[in-house]
Amino acid sequence: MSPKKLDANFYQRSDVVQISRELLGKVLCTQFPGQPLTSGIITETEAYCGRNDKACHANDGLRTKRTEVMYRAGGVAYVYLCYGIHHLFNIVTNVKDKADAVLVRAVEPVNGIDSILDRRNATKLKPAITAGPGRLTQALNITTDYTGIDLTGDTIWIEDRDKTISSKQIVSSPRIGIDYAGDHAKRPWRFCISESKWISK
DNA sequence: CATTTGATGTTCT
DNA sequence: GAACATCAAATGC
Repeated sequence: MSPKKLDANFYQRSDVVQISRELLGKVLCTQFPGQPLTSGIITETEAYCGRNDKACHANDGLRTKRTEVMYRAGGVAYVYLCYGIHHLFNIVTNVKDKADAVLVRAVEPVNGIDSILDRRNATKLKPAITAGPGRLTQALNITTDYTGIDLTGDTIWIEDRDKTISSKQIVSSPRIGIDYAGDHAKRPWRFCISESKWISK
């Protein structure tokens, strides 16, 4: 089986938690002009729901310039700047006006490792290179310039390379760094591949 | 090892 | 002005 790019039908389903689980083991790819293909297996995700979820930027229909892209139909990127420094990569899901998204927190490098090391200013491959939401975007050269980009296009996309992750390999836990969300912070909407070392702490 | 702190843009109060 | 879906470097054991 050849690699298969995930299409709009995958992203526009309504269950963002289910999509988060299915994204584990898929391959996030970036290809920029004049640069080699870089990619990594998704090893850690978090689900954010636009309704009744205080942890989500677009909770309860909140619209700002920044969150507007989350209201689009699924299959586009939501890239946003955190703490003024880090670019965080999210996948917008669900249909138009339903502001759900999946945050990708960690990947395991596959293609273009030399470029990844170069972008991260490192010489040796280790989990700290791409395990962490701010790290993987730097490794794959994703910036806020690409917010709203079509994930079925040829710049940033996700492939199914027939690596299957069984439900036994998936560990769920509370989401990270969102204590301000009260009770919602405890929801087990963070998903990791249990045997992978490429997981943020 | 663990803990603290500086960097820093967007959004909300 | 404060808070925030973070990271890396510096400091303290």
